[in-house]
Amino acid sequence: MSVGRETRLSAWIERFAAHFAEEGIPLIGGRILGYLLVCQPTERTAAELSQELEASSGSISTNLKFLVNAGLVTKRTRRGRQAAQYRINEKRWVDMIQRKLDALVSVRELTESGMRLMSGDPERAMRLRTVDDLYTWLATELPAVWERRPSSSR
Amino acid sequence: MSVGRETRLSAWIERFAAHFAEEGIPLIGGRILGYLLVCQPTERTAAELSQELEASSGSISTNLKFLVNAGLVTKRTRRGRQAAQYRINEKRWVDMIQRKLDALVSVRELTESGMRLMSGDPERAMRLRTVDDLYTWLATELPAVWERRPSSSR
DNA sequence: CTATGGCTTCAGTGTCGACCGAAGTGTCGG
DNA sequence: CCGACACTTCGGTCGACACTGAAGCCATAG
Repeated sequence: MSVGRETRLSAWIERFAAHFAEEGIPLIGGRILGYLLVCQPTERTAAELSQELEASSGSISTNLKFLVNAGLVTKRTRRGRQAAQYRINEKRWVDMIQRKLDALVSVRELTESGMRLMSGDPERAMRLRTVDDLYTWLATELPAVWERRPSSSR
Repeated sequence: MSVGRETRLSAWIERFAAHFAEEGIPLIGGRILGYLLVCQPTERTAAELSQELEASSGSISTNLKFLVNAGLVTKRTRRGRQAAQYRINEKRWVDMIQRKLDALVSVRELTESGMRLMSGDPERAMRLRTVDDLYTWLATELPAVWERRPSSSR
């Protein structure tokens, strides 16, 4: 008795959501992302997501708002009293990754200001200096990598 | 009336801890890291940290255990009933950053298995493919950057 | 063996955030 | 103006986790 593709996709969505949950994204938000990445057709209404993912309308609403705001999901409204359609905006995924890398590099501002507080005491600054050097290196390398990205046209 | 260096360092430690708190490191753990990066002398006992950071002995113990386990802090024991000394292990900071980058890249395993589930339906796989391509690129570029790191001898 | 001191463990407390579902808001057709 | 529908907002609940402080554990000195 083999397992259907849709069943395996459900399991995949769940793993997908679990991964992002560890990074602080609400479970339901991660499920929406995973689902919208693979569903057919590509667009869904909030009500459909609520039923498909077995989440309350409130949770769907809150998370969709968050994802639309982050740019990862696009809302398409239609004339009449029709429900809005939501679809993944996979082109913006790169922005999310950039934000993560920026957050990593931003520690450098902290280490720099710490180094300034230490000026005049090189001995004491040694430990911080090791860390500061590391972040300084990251801050010069990572943006350079980003430039080399295929179609970094935006 | 100017502010003393130690006072400003306290404020810096607090900002330092606040930054890592956003990344999921307990506030007290972040304070320990910041403090051990700049304190003079460089080594402290658990009791001293408890007093200096105004945290309970239990919290200090739990967080030191976590930090020692992560490799960021080194425990030095001494003969006699003397308290153990803790100091920052700034050389291991690079490991922490590597772990972060690895976590970022590891999403690729998810997108890959998702792509496999989609094989035979290129149309439907298009959205996931965009994301998968991005992580595949990251997975090839980031380790290469890491190799170029000054004294990546480890 | 006993007392001392230092760290660890653990039960209890408080806070925070995700989630639910019902009530509310807004919009459109009739 | 009213009814229907879709989404949003909000109070309430639940679980997770950081933190505390006291009790427990272990090693050492005497």
